[in-house]
Amino acid sequence: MNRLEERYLFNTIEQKWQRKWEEENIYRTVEDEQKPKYYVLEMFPYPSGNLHMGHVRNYSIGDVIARFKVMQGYNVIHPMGWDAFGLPAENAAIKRGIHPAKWTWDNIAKMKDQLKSMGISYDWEREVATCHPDYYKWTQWLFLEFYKKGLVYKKKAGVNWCPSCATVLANEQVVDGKCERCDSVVDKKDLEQWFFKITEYADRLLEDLEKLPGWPDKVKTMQQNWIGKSVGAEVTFKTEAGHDLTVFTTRPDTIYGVTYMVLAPEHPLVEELTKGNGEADKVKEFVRKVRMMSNVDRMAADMEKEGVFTGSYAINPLNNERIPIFVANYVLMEYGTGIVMGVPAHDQRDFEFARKYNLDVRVVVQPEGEDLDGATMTQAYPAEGKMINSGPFNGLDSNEGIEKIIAYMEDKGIGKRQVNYRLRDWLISRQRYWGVPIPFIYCDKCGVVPVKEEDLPILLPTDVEFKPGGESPLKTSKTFLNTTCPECGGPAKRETDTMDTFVDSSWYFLRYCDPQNSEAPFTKAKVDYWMNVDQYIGGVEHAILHLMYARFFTKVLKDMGMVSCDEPFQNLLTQGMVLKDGSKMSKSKGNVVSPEEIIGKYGADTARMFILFAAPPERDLEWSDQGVEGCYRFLNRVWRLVEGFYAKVKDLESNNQALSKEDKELRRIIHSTIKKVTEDIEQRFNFNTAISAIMELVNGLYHYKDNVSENEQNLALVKFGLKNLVLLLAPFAPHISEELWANLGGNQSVHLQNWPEYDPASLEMDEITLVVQVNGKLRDKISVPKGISREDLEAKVLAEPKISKHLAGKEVVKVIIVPEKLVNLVVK
RNA sequence: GCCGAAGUGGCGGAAUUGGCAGACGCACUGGACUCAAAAUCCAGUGGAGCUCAAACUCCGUGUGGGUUCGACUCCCACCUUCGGCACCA
Repeated sequence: MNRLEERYLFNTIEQKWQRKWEEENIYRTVEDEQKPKYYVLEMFPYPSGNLHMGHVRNYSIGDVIARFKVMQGYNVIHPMGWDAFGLPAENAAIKRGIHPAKWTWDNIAKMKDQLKSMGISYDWEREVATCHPDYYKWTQWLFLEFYKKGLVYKKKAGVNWCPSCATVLANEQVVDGKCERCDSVVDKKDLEQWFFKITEYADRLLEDLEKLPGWPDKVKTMQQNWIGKSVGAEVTFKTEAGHDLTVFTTRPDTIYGVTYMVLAPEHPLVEELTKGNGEADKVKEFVRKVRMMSNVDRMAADMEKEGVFTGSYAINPLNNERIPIFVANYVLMEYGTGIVMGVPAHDQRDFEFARKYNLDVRVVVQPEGEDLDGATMTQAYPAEGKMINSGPFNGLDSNEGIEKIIAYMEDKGIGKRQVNYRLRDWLISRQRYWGVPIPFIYCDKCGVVPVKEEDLPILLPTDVEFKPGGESPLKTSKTFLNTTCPECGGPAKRETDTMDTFVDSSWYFLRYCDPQNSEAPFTKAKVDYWMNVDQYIGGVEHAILHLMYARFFTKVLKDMGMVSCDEPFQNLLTQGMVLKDGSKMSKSKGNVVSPEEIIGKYGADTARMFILFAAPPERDLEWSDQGVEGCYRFLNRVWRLVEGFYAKVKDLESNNQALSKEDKELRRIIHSTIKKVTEDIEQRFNFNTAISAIMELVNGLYHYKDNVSENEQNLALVKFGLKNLVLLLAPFAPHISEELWANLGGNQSVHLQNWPEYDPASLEMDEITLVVQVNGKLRDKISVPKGISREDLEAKVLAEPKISKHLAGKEVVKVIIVPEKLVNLVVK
């Protein structure tokens, strides 16, 4: 090899090694029972056509972990693919007349190039794209399997409609009453839609969060809140006219305190209850008013509670009292039964409502040591206490009362134990083109019929029109729409709705295990070998949506016997955002830094180093052009260090002669860097401190170089230091490490080397620096031989002039010694 | 309103189990190299006081209290910022 160029030519180096890695296929993985497996996964991107810094951060983190685990001897699977269906492709079609398929595939090609320029260790043979028929065939197949299991159904429901996207949205996709994607205010519409019965798995989704100690608590709490489990009872009140009014309550112990009932304005019984009495018009007007309000206004926290009397009465099944029935804006049709029993004394909302409309406030749970009076209370008392005014249940502790009253009601057939969830079933149909067609057919004779398995995939047609704001483009395709019924063979029409793209991403991590299978979505053996994902990395914005849907899919597939794991992601790392000038990079703010530009100017290794060095992964990261320069400078510094030595050390073998003080110090730094970097990657994912340790090693090597002569023994130690430096740097800056490794004489890729191990004996120092404190204040630092006795140490400390001057005229009452760390003298 | 996270130099951040606050980097300052600059290398760099200088002393991790020989770290109260949920009966 000739060495004409001493400068760090990142561009040449990076391209050279990327080509070589690809030619030699070094990141290809196959199942291997001899090695422990490790599955590293980064959330796959939507192919927008442009890599942004968030991607760079996500994939840099994943790549460090993947490369590190490979060097540690794991059989690592590290795949990448494309979450390729979705609305932007359709919008591009409308705006620019490009077909969504072409737009998407072009973007994939572009982004794949950008990803490759980062030098990430992906096994590209496992690449999947959710918009490819080979993939969505199996999404359709799974949909039909879910249908067979009774987990898919169609119903008319009040759903969220985004007028701008011209499609329905799942509950989870509505944020503050607005469309998550485009920020338009979402309407309510009554439409026939397809649902997944995710509520059937609510309990398991909740309970199994306990099986995920490797997830951030934040994410688990968010899922917990979203599922929103409440334990209580369902109680049926009868109206005087004989209608059943069933309510859900978490506080059956307060049932003697019910002084009114409330229905949601949308409740179908409202009309019945007002029929023929004098309140009908007033109620109608009220309901109209409430329904006119936008979702956003109705969800505002400070909205005044309002209601009207229906003119009807109900009977409390426990004490047979006659109580008025209201309609009010604070009761939601979507939760529970849409009817609430009003207990003003023990529920703050009911209290506010009762005071406004002069309804009775009756205390039935008395806190200890207090004597609440319904007439004078200024707020509800929602906590526990002793039951009063509750007939046979008087005197019971309210918690006990809950159980007793439920038992009583179950006995009398007026109520039962009931669990309620905030979680709704997952609405998955979308009135859009660029998604997976829902494999169902409408036949006048046979009804709604599933497509036969052998007819999959139902391909997206190409003869469609894209018009702004129109209905589903699929309806414009003649070839698609008309078909024959799989049951009777008669003429029939296809379903034109497509699936929510979150369906696609709910199983892609399984497909990676067996990406080319044409017989099934995957084989169990392969999935069982690779799953679970050992480390999943992505943005916290997916805390609820994607992560819960993927958990749901995994559980269903387990019940179907298709996989063995019941949780897909063992460990989850939620990375922070990349900020510029304190806010998220966005086109509208004009603060976007393009990865392509940075890689072009400094190289991928520098970009990766900076993004890993600037902050620990979970935290938001402030972009700094000067910080990037610093990392570039550091890589140059490494380059010059190794280049300055490699010719001299290349053929040296390390030897073990007597070491000088400087030698021992350098050796100690080398080993402690190995220890620190290993632990920082493995235990904490604190890549920033790992990199700073590597920087210290480089500083240590420069320092050594300046202070010793270049004899063979010293050079051998330098070589040892350089080799370890390059090995430790390899997961972070893979290209420069590969080049330097080759220059140091390595004839196989640095990324296939064993991760270095440190020698604990080399970390030991003969002399230890101890901190000496007087009354907890730092007064001196002393150097003592290792293993000094307590007595000798105390004597030495007391003899130090800096110490003794603080002891003058005082008495030492206590000496605290933390071995090998500190001495603290307590004086009076 | 409820739940959660965070608050440390001029800046990004470090301090892993209650034991040297400010590692590492950026920025800045001085020096070396150079005709000069860039690059590079070396050194300094929390604040205040004192000093020719060194040494030394005091203050200092959002605020106020507490526990402890010792607190960025633990406890209590509060302030600010960010994120999630928000009539969920």
